[in-house]
Amino acid sequence: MNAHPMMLKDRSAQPTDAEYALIRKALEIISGKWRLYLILLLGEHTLRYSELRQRLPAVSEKVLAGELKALVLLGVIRRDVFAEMPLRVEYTLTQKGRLALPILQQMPQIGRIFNECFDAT
Amino acid sequence: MNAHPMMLKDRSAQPTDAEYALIRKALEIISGKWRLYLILLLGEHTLRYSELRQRLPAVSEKVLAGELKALVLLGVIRRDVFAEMPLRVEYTLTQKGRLALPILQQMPQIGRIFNECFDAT
DNA sequence: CAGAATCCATTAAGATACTG
DNA sequence: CAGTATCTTAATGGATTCTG
Repeated sequence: MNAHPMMLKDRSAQPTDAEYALIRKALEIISGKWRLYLILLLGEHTLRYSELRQRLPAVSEKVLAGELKALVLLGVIRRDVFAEMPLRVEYTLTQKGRLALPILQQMPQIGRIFNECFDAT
Repeated sequence: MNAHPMMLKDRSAQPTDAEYALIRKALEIISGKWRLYLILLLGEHTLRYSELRQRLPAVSEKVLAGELKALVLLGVIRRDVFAEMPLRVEYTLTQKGRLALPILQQMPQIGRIFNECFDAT
């Protein structure tokens, strides 16, 4: 809309903190409504596109395809195309993805802690 | 506390999966640009509002105050007001927050994994 | 000091229809 | 089968000003 090149501020570099940069990267991996769920699903076994769609009934084509593409770009998952008929495309965790998996598998435990009802001091 | 799957009816509850619900709750705790960072900061020591602001130079009043309020509501942190002059308000991790901390402290490691440059198979 | 209120910009998410 | 393309809406982020 209003293009004012002079107004560009580097807002993303504020904390100038290595620790913060790592946190941002980690959040980029798991944030969004489906990324972490996709990673955990693919942590169990390789799945093809249609299988993923069945396991995430609420997600639209655009969002699922977009999230998968983002995860490929981030190096979390790998996309393998098999030139068969009909076409088969499979998604698998990369080495990095498998390395991160043990930590990410603890995330549901976080949810469990905050669903519990005990003294909140 | 567990909802009956049949009662889940709106679009936000589609997977009807207990595991997915835990993931959503976990993401609610740490998502957003500052929540995880705030939790990790407060994991080191109690801080007052102005101290938090200094450690997050890029964040606006509205966002910081809003995120702190959300974290209090979620039961992650506690807000203590001291009727001094000038006013003092301190934020501290709750018991749940301290319980979740060891897992959340691993998150920067996720960032580290995906910043590394090694074979992405 | 520690925020609340207001207004605007940016981004994410979703429905639907269509394609190699 | 495995996605794109397009459009629309919802959510989030941020600057600025004001207050007990």
